[in-house]
Amino acid sequence: MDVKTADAALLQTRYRLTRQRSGVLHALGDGAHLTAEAILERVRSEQPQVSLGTVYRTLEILRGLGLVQAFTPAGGASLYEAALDKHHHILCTRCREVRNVTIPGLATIASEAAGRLSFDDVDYALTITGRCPSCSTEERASA
Amino acid sequence: MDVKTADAALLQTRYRLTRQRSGVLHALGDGAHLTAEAILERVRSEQPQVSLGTVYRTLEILRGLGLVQAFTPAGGASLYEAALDKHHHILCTRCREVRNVTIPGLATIASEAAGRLSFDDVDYALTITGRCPSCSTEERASA
DNA sequence: CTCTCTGCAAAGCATTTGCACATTG
DNA sequence: CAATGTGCAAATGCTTTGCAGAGAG
Repeated sequence: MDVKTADAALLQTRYRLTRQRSGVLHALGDGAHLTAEAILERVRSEQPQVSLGTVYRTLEILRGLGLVQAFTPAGGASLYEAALDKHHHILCTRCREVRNVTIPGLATIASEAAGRLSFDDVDYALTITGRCPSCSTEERASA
Repeated sequence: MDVKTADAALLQTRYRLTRQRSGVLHALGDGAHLTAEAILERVRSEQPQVSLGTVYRTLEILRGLGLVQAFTPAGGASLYEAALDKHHHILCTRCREVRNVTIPGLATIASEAAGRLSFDDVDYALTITGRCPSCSTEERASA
């Protein structure tokens, strides 16, 4: 879903399409994983008066509508991204960069596990951690 | 690993085995998933003067030694448990109870995915969310 | 006896919220 | 115009930390 479609999606709801909300959607338009603070910076480059509170309130609404996905790495601020396909995250523990990974077959595994315990209405999130190729290289060089 | 073994493991390190650290290990001895605050309560039933700061400092050390595992559910305080086998978590989004799940085959899937991106030193955590059986029942009853 | 640990309280950081004014539909 | 949204700043909740005295080895 691109930004224009997302703007339109917002209009279909009880929520108003404001300059600020559109700004948040645009900030996430390139697929980046951003903290609320980083989103604020992007939005402020166009609309200098926007507040962090508004960014958080907006992200919460967009998450409820399924337009945004949130992901909280251990020991850090939450990262937000546009909700495109279902995917998972791999986080470098050294540089903290996050990349997306798609894992076919995980849906089946997770719902089987949930089924064994009779859970309903199931969702799941896999986070992989490790050293990314460039951090591995740098580390070996300095060791 | 039981508590006595864990006490011993701590002695093998540069860390001192204090009453407080032993208390935290005991608090986790029954396999519960506890917040730092809940651990403090348990420890205080034996040692009323222990502080929350000490609990956090101790948990961090124990985590570094691999004696404790931490898990942070979306929008809540971190939960700590004794590190036994490798397992994952299923969280009821209504009552917030956490249960353990073991998922054979996940290790393979995760390391394949990480390998495709050339990540080293890989770990992974799967969190499943949903409605537990009793919450499902209650919800249907009240609907 | 030395070095590490602890309690306390203050600070830190991400996130949420109350309120009066501004804006949307 | 009525209802919703916004900026601001204070409040919140979890976690971390500086310091001076206590305790482990």
